[in-house]
Amino acid sequence: MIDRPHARRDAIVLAAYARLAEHGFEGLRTRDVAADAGINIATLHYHFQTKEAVIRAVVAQAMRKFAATLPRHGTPAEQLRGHLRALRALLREEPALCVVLGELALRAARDPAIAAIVGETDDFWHRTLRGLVERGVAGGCLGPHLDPDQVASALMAALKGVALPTVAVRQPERLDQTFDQLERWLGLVEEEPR
Amino acid sequence: MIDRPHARRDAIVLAAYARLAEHGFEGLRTRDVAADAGINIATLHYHFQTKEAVIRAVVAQAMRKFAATLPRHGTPAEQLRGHLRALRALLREEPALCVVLGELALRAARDPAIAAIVGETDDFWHRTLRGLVERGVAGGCLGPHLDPDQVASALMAALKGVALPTVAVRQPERLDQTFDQLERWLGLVEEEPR
Amino acid sequence: MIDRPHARRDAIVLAAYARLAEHGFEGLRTRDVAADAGINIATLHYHFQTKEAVIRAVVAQAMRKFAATLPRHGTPAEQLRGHLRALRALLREEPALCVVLGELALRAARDPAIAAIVGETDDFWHRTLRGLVERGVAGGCLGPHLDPDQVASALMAALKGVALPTVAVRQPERLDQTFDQLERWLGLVEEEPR
Amino acid sequence: MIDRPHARRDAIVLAAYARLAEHGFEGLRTRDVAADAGINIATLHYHFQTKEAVIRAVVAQAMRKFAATLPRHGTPAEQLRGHLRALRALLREEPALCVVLGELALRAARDPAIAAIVGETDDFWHRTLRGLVERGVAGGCLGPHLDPDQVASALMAALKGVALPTVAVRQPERLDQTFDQLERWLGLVEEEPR
DNA sequence: AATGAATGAGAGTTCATTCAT
DNA sequence: AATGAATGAACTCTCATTCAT
Repeated sequence: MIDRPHARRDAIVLAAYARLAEHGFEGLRTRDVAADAGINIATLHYHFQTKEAVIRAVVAQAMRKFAATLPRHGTPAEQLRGHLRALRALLREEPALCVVLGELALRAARDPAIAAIVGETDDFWHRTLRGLVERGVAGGCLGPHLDPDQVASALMAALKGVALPTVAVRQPERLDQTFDQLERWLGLVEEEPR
Repeated sequence: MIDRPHARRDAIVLAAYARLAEHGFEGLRTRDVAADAGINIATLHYHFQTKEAVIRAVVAQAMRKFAATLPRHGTPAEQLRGHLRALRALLREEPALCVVLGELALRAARDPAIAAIVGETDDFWHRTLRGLVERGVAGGCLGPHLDPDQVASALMAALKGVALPTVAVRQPERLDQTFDQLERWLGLVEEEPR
Repeated sequence: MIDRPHARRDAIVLAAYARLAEHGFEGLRTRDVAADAGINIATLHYHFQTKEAVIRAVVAQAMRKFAATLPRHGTPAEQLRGHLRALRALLREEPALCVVLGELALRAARDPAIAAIVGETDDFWHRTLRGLVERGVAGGCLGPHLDPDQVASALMAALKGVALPTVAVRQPERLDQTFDQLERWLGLVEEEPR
Repeated sequence: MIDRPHARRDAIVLAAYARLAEHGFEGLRTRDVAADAGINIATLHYHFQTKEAVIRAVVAQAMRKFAATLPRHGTPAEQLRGHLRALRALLREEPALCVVLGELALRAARDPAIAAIVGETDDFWHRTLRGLVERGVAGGCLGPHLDPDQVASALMAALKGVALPTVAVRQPERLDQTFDQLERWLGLVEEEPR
């Protein structure tokens, strides 16, 4: 890796992300993060003033990864389908993200700084989904009778729930079952007679 | 309070439950629990050998509260509806439970002892829901075309997701939206033309 | 065991003696002593006001066991021989006493109360040995050229040293070698040409 | 004090050695050691991971001090005499060592790690003494009729016994009497008519 | 005579943070 | 830009002792 200006910072954030995924906030130690990043604990504090600062950087990183699953073009149905598929793949390929997002969801309840960041992403996600459903229903590519707000909320709930490590990491078959059922409920797959 | 045999133990568990809800495992301190219970830290260790033992008692308590929402009689549709209503009420009235269940879901990923307890409840929940859907479809009181396994998984995911404190505690309107949408998807409400 | 007035006290002292032998003062816990004696910790404190009081009783017990090896009649040589044989047998049969005496010797350096008790027995031992050597030399049954004070001191040193658990418990062959050599040096065995 | 690389470590070991001598394992507190060394308790744990690690360093130190009394050249009689004189001087000048060695002898009975270290030194000591006696008898500079194994064992026992703090620290006159008698028994002094 | 429950003081250890170099 | 050394505060857990019953 060439020496980019922020190589050290990135290494720290990466290590903290991995540590957070493996041990949770409860077991997140700056010393371990520094060791994983191959630096001294004092060096970590040279790049980040406090542990909280490291955490904020990790949060930003996690939000970025999640946001990448939100598609930007195509018909509403295509976008919804694309989003679900990207998310399903992400959860399967990067279980660490499941843990980190779960930890953040819980910490947001106690930490306004994190609540702000997570809340913003959450709201954007909700608006996006609602918009897609609205336009999907209007355009006829989604079934009628769908209340966009309710669908967006229920969809987000299901996606958050399936991302919990108890499900995503320990019971991958339920991950698929959930995603399949969500696509069916949304009318994204042609219903075959069974 | 009259002197029941386990009054002290119960007080400790109650205090630990509240502390866990408010500060997470990350901020759970035996001294604070003892203080909240109005006792000395040594007294806490007289009743519970270790912090882990306290936690186990809290887990049992949380599982009991959740299990109480599983209904035991009625038609499948009635049981499903009853379960959802009981859960919706519980989450609204006891936000602490949301946090505790979330913490447990995350800790289960790292702590086999908790994973075992949580996993057992989880499996029982899944079997129960799947059974209800099966019988509901067979009896005609639920729409056809429902794969019991998929529905159970998706339903559980949505319920877990909606219980996350970011949703249940901070956005109660989405809690209702989600529950309404779930009832609609399950065909538990008569679809009115809109 | 019939209910003698001090049965409980004796059981406590016995348990404390065994615990002291096995774990030293460092690992002597009143709770364990009480448990071994089959009673509650509070009951122990009913019979002995403090831990120190228990220890004093153990010390007395140990001193009594040691003093029983000092013979009371016979010629000086017989008494010396008898003392050495009794002590050799005691150390071999009751390794616990080795540890307890060693612990007391060390604690005496810090604890005046124990120093007083141990010192008294020590001085009595020294006077006894010195007297035996004096009379033995005078009576001709011990070799001449022996300074009673020096012999008594050297003899006690050797006996204390051989009683240390590192020797008595872990290297029983050196115990015999030492006792044999001491008898030879004192002229208590006929020197055979070798 | 100039800043040698291990100055802090040495200061800690020194303080622990002194504390152990004064209060025994029973009263050895890391906080006191740190205070005596003029550092924070956390600093102690920066240099030594655990209390046990500090103890190991103290043991090594004590063994080194003792081993320095074993002479390396001269006739067997000279070496024996030299060893006894060096030991006599050491015990008189450094009473702390008496206590520490006594504590170690007792702890060895319970702690395999210490037993290994102490046992090794002990065996080396025994082999050395036995060799000296063997060669002394063969060369005629020690009296005949001496069984090297027995003499070595008895000598070690006497030296250990005389080093016990009850003797060495509280009754220095008996220390001299013992050493004088040992030299006489070994035939290291010319027997004068008395 | 005996005990379950309680406690103050203190044990070893850990952690985020700081500072001189 | 980096680090070895240091620290205050806090952690879980232990222990001899007490007290109401």
